[in-house]
This record gives sequence, C-alpha cells and structure tokens, in this order.
Amino acid sequence: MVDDNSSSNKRRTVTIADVANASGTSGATVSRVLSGYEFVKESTRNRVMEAVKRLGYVANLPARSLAGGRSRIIGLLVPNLDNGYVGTIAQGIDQALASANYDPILYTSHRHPGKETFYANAIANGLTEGLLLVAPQVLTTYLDSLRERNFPYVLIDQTDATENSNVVESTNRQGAYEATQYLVKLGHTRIAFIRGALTVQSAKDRLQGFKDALEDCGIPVCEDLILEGNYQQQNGYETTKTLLQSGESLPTAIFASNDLSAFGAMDAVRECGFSIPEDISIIGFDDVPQSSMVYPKLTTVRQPLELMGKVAARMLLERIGCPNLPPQRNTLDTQLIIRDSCGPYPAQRDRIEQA
Amino acid sequence: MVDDNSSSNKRRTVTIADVANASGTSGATVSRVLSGYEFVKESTRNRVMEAVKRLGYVANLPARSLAGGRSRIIGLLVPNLDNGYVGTIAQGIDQALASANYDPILYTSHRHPGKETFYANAIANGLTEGLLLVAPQVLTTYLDSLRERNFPYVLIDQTDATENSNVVESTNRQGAYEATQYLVKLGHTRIAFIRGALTVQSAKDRLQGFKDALEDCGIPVCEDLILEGNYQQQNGYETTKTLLQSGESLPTAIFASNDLSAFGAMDAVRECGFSIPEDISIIGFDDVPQSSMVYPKLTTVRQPLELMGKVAARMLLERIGCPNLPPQRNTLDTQLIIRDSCGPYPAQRDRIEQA
DNA sequence: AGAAGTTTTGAAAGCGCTTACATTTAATGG
DNA sequence: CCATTAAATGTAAGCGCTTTCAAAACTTCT
Repeated sequence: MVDDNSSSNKRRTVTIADVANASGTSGATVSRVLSGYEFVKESTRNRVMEAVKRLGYVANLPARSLAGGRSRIIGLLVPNLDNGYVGTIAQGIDQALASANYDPILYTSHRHPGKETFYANAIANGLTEGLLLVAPQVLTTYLDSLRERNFPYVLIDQTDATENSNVVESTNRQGAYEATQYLVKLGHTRIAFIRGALTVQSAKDRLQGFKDALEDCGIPVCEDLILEGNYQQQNGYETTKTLLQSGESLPTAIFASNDLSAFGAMDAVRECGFSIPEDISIIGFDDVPQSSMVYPKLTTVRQPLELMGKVAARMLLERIGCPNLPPQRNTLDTQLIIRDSCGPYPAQRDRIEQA
Repeated sequence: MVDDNSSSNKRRTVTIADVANASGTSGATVSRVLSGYEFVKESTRNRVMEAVKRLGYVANLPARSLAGGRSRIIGLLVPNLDNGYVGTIAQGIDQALASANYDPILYTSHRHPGKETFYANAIANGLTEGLLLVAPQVLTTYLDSLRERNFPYVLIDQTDATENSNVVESTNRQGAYEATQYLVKLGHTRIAFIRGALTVQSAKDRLQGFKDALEDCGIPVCEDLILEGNYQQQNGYETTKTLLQSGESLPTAIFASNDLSAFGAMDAVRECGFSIPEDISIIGFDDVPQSSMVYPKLTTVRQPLELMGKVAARMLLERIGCPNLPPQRNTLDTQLIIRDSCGPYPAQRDRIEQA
C-alpha cells in the first residue's frame, strides 16, 4: 500500500517502475505479470494488477519493441484505398487482427515505387511483426529479402511463382471457367475478355479459365477479343470503347476479369448506344460492394474478399507464433453470383449491327 | 575505407554503431547526419552517407522513438473501411502523409467501444505522434485526455462543441440548404429528410440547413417527414420503407443526409414500386465514389473528401511541428452535383397515390 | 533437521537510438 | 601568436521495457 504521490509531478507518463513502486515489487515482476508469465504468486499478481489499474499504466510500445517484446503491429501493404476491393479485404483483416489484439500499419504501394522505401519502412525498421500484402503487382523485388530474413508474410490474391510464400487466394481459374460457361449457356459465342496485367497471377488464371471453358465448349478462342487490361476502371472503359468502335464483328458478351473494369466496360457499352444486357451482356469478377449497386446489377464471380482477409491475417498470426511452419497456400472457393447484367444471346442483334 | 567484414556474422541488423565504425565516426555523429543536424562537416557527412548506403542501414523505429525521436507514425481512427467515404478521405490523408514521409497506423473504432483500449493503443503507448479522427461518433470520452496531454489531433467531418479542437469539415448547413432549395425549385414541397445521429455535428448542421431552406422558401417544416437515421445504408432502407408503407401522404422527394442512406432509400423506393426520379426524387450528401455509379446516378452534395483528408493531415503535421498553435477550424466548400436522381414534381403523382 | 527441489523474485544488462555535455578542432581578431 | 568564439565531434546517460542470472523463499522428502 505504498502511496507514491510524492512531490515529483514532473513525470508525464506512468512507467513500469511506477507500478513496481506502487505495488512493492520490481519492474521485472511487473513485466512478468503483464506478459502473463506463469510463475508469479497469485497475491503479487493481484497487487500488480491493482496498481496498473489504479495508475492507469499503459505499456510503452517502442520500449517494449526495442527490448525484444511484441509490437503487436503488422504491416498492411495495399495498392490503394479508394475502391471496395481493398476496403473489403482490409475489413476482414482488421477483424482478425482485432481479436488477436494487433493493429495494422498501412503502407500504400503507389508511394513505394521501388523496393527501398517499402523495405525500409516495413521490415528493417523493426516495428512490424509481419506483413500482409494485398494483391501486390510487383513482388520479386522484396520477396527475397523477406524470406532471407525469415520475416513472416502472406500474399493475398496474388501468388509467388516460387511456391515459397504463404498465400491466400481463390479459385480464379475455376471461377472464370464457370462464368464463361454461364455466358455460353446463355447462347453467347463471341465473348470479349478484358484481362488484367499478366504479372498478376490471378489475371493469368482467370484468362486460362476463360480459354479452357471456351475450348471445352467447342468455341474457338479468338485472340482479337482478348483485350489487354490492368484491372482499372478507366482501362475497362477505354478498351471496350475501342473494341466497340472498331466496327468489326462485335461481341455479344464481355467478360471483364475484375469488377472495376466491368464498370468501365458498362459505361463504354452504354455510351456506344447499346443496352445491358439486351444488346451486350457483361460479367465481372470479385463482387465488390458496388457490384450490387450499379445498374444493372452486375453478374459476377464472387471472391470471398472479407474472408480472404480474415484467413490471411490468421495465417500470418500463426506464422508469427511459429516461425518455422512451412509455406501454405489457402485457396478459397469463388461463386458465380447471377444478377442482372447478363442475358441470352440478343435476338435484336442484327438490328443493332446495321445501325 | 574501413572494411568491417569481420568474422562476426552473428549480428542480424545493421545498427548505427556499424555505420559509425564503417565511416570512422561516432554514433552521435551518424545520428546527427541522419537527422539533418546543421553542424557536421561536409566531408564527414559524405562519409557517413556513403556508409549508410553501403551497409544498407535503416533506422530502428522503436529505438528512435524511445530515445525521443520522431516515429513518423500517426494514428488514423476510422469508423470502418468498407465504404467509399472513409476510403476517399484516407486516400487524401495517405497522400499528404506520404509526402511528409509519415505512415498511418489504423484504428477502427468499432473495436474500441470504450475510451480505454483506444486511448491505450493510440496515445499512451508512445508510438504515434498525432491523431486523425475520421467522423468519430463519440468524442467526449477521449478528447479531454488528448487535450490534457497536449497531444496533437484533428477531427475530420466532426466537430467538438468546445471549439478547442482542430477540425476539418465542410459547409454542411450551406450544402443542405442548397440541396433543399434545388428540390424546392423542382417543385417539391413534401420533402422527407433522413437525418444522421444528432451526436454528430454534421448531422445537426445538415438538418438545420434543410429546415432553414424550407423556411426561407415558405414551406412549413413537417416533423413527420424528418426521419431518424444513423448514416447507414440499412437504416436508410428501413426508414424509407416504413415511411412509404405508412400510407400517409407521401413525399415527392427524399433528402438523405448522406449518400449511404440515400442508397438505402433508393432500394426502398424501388421496392415499393416507385421509380426514381419520376415518382420520387432522391438527393444525397457526400458524393462518395459509388454515387456516380448507382442507377440512376445520384444527385448529391459533394464534400471534397479527399481534400479534407489532405488538409487534415497537413494540419496535423503542422501541429506536430509547432505544438502550441491555437486550435484551427477549416471549413471547405461543398458543391451541389446534379445528376439523375432528381426530377420535377411528378405529374403522374396522383396516379401513383391511387395505387 | 538438512538436502534437494521448485517457485518467486530482484538486480542488472542491454535493445538502438537521441541528446545534453564536454572536448577537440578550426576560424577570427587583435 | 595567443586569446576568443564558433564549429565539429565524441562520451555517456538515459528512453522504458524484456530477459538472463542468481539469489531468496518455500516445499518436499529422507
């Protein structure tokens, strides 16, 4: 019952030493109590906890980190923040992190063009315990450093060719396959495909799924209908517009390999005077929140984004706990979400082509 | 030119001492060079920088923090992540922070029900240099502690009644006023208003703008048409549905005081068999990215969200630099964005009411 | 009661950095 | 050329915590 309201009111923050004094123990013991160390006498523990509460003690994170403790911070590298895709994943991550009492520090990749800055910020500076990489476009640059240091990380919706990374992804090929089949079943044979950058594994897989489905349905793959893309809405818009204005025999359906480019495609299609899905069907991939809010509601392949974030975060936390677990790959199921943007092969097709 | 590839390959990370050795100086000097201290001889500075580069030295953040340096981390408290509102603001924040070489650590308020945890995480743990609070619902709980400690923070899209906080907001009253006037000019007189929680200053201000406009137009304010809300889509949906099913004399326009609830309202309106804007006009507030993507495109009052984020971040950084600047309030202009969700007083109105 | 554990604790050594403070070196002036 | 002042650098003391290491306090068992 030491009352240390002594004359020193210079000290700003309550330190572990204050708690030690107030509870008549040593700093070491307080630290043990706080870290849940087993061999502390019940009564001591209580005394310490009481003092902690009474003084409003909160551990100083930098000090703890420096001394070798856990910072309970993980780095979250995202490409940007202004679309639902990232937000939804982040939401899942945040939930999983929250229940483990971790916080994410945010790194946006657009501002880290090279390896340097990002590496410096996230890894070498000793703050984060692990890293979550959301759909990074470029990975070769720093993945090696990460592995070299045995620094825990997991890739979300992106794959490392070496198979040495922990990754959470979804059944991209299968999803695209089903989407394509769906379109074919509706009677479409001329289907345009807007692909993502082929540096991104998911873009390759989705393209593959598309081609496989076409092949399996006995429809020849027409390379002219495979449009170069980058998962951006603007690109979806431009590439679609170019296609529709090319005057060549038009597609009756467009498979945009992510929702964002699908939104762009929708704009372009409408601007060219076609209606969706009467003239041209559009299908996307991801099922971001907006997809059910656009008009017409977008038929798309759902990736369980929030779940992916959650799974990834848990996976990371697990690795942080046991640094030597072997790399693991977690592939979650996609699901075709049928809404209003796809229709049967357009009857009025001919009328349109004359226009 | 000291080559210190000595036999000790035990050390994992390069420390300031390594750099000191390699450059034939002391740790203190290295630290000075790194922090841009003025009185270091040019040649010394060069030698140090060269060693830094050669060894790939990166400062250890916790150590730096602990020793009293800058962590270059600011806390970002957001209500959630899965809507464009927060994402857009965050995007602006991130940009401003990036150019000052700061990173945000993310705190989502849904997981910090009381003051305790959040306070502990963000302030007392000594990691962050300042705090950015995005539209916090509750602030009384920790604002006092912040001020007491003279901890730099700025509120975004939320105001502190005491006028003692730094805040970045927009012309909420004025924006709502103009939106309402616009509706009135279109011929509407029965306008429903879905308000936000009145704990949020913006919600009060928007309501006030609505009432003021009505009054100035000589239209009596009908309390029955002011619907309780909370800025959530679900709420906008439910409250609108209830209103439309109440059978009482229906509104011809709905002013949802944020876009999210406007989206909810749109759903409800359509589900009740009305069309927008032919039967019922809808106007929102915020202009989140989705607003231009929904159908029909939402007429709304734009808050410069990204700019608000940017301004707030700069303001915070400024306060971190000069801790004693007086509280400042920065009110940015809103702008009425006319799109497709509002139309003139419906001619076919009577037909509908009979249905 | 004394040996042989076990459980509990405290003292003290850092973690890697910043920052007085002290000291050395260079520059200036008479 | 030496005092005087300014510039440049090194020494050392922490920042608040975790974690050996070793000692103290109990138990248990002959």
